[in-house]
Amino acid sequence: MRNILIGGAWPYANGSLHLGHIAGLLPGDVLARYHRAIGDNVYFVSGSDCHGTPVAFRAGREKRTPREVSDHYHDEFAECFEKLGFSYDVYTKTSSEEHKKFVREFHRKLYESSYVYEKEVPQAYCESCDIFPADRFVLGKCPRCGKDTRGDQCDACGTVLDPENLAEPVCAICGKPVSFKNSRHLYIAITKLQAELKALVDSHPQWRKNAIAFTNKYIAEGLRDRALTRDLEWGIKVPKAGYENKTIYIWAENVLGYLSASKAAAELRGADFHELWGGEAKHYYVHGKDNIPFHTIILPALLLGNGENWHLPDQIISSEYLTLEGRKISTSQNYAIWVKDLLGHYEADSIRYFFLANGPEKKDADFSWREYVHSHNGELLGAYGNFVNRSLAFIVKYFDGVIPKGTEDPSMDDQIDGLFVSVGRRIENGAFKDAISEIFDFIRSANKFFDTEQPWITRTTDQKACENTLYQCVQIIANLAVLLAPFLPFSSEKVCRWLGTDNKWGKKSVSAGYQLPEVEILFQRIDKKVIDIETEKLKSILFHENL
RNA sequence: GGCGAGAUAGCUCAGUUGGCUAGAGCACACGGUUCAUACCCGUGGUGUCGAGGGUUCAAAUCCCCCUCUCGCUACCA
Repeated sequence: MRNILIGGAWPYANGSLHLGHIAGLLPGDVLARYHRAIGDNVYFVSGSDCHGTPVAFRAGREKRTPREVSDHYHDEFAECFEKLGFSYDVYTKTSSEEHKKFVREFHRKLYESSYVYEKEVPQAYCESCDIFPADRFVLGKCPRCGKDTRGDQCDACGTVLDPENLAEPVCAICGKPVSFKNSRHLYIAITKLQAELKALVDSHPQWRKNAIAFTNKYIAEGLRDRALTRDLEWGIKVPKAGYENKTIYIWAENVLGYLSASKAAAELRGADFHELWGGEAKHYYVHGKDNIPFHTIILPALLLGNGENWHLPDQIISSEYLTLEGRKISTSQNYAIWVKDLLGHYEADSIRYFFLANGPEKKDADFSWREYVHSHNGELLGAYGNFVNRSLAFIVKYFDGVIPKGTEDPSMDDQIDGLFVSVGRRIENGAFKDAISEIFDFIRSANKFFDTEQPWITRTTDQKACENTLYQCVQIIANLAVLLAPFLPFSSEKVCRWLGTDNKWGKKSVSAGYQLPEVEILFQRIDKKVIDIETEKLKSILFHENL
């Protein structure tokens, strides 16, 4: 029994979850459910990322407090995750007291190391707001093309900017001119850790290809030291004298949520948190590709800098991006499908199936309503749901719901044993698409088996053969439910309940004579009309945006 | 601009170190079947493998060059 940490990325509490988030995070839940099923000691943790400039800025604009804004989204995230079946052991938030306390202690120790130093840097300062606005909250004219721009990068010409170089720099919040003052910050000397970080990538060829490529790219360009602190009020106070008005930079604290949350999870079950973060454990990190450097460089740098021999990432499951009907998702233009809107109308397993079978594992993937409805009706329902239903309904109809006698075909037995090994290996390697498609190949062969055996004919011509066919189909279903449980927990739970089996990973059998309870249909068909209706909704968003 | 990733059937994607006639699922068409949710089974491809050039007995795969898309470029998270 191994200790397994699965760290799902912490969504930023500044806007609702959309399908892109789900596509990137779902693999974490599959891993968690699979590892629990094989008997591992799983810590699947995540939380809402609550601090930082954008939350503070939104709060100011909406005349609410940053806590109100972030708590609102946190509650919404937690509800969405729960409805989608995310089996987090702990889902917390960075604004929780436990997290803040943990981070302060961690940082205090980090500051004592040789990897942290102080430096003064010029910073935009707005006198009327009495804040140091972040670069992107300074507006002005681009020194290169002369157009209006933010202080970090010019959208018009693409130049990367420093706010000091802008002509007529003003504060984005109040619109008044900003001045520039020196501000003292703590920096982490990532440059000193270059060799360790390079060794980390090189020793993990199993990371997703994009994670290796991005990390190597950053290292090849030359790592740069990063500020650990920010001139911002909303965040975790810096545990150092002279930094009373500053907070910890959000990427220097949110990734520590994996530690603080797993510590909370360990305490809940009376386990030793240090065993999870010692040498023997296996740590997975699951996120979108935009998060790669924070998990392969920043997090390891913090862990190494702090000392204590913290366990470094073993597996990086970094997804590519999801597009929507062939276009980029844009939250600012409301061109997105929000999870909270989807959950009332579509089954969680159906959404999970689509993204696990068609997700952006190795390259960007597209969500279209046409594909979604076809995948649900044709594959999930047509192949799997129907196989379950036709078999069980047959037994209810002709055997009064009692599993008939039969013997298992040895080759079928081998095939199922092989699936447990192969699907398990694929899940551990992060090949979720391959895993689920292998299971569905087996489902198609099971449907074929049913057709070839023709139990509806043998029922009257060869009772024994008929019984044998149905017996075997029930065994297949019982095993499918276990194989699919990490992917489709809701339907698997139903099937396990009907057949009286558990979901521990490995061969199941249902005895002849077992009486089925009342059985219902596993998945509801989606009316094809929704393709046009939902597509129109998206088109109208684009239409209004373009006016 | 620099760097990175990608481009294969109508759609979503597989194609390991070059190697039989380039595959799967879905969609579509036809046929079969009736236990099942108009379901399942069978059959069906005319794909310039993004364009062009090169290496090779042989290229989706290796090299060069171009085009397009997406991403990163460290104060967006």
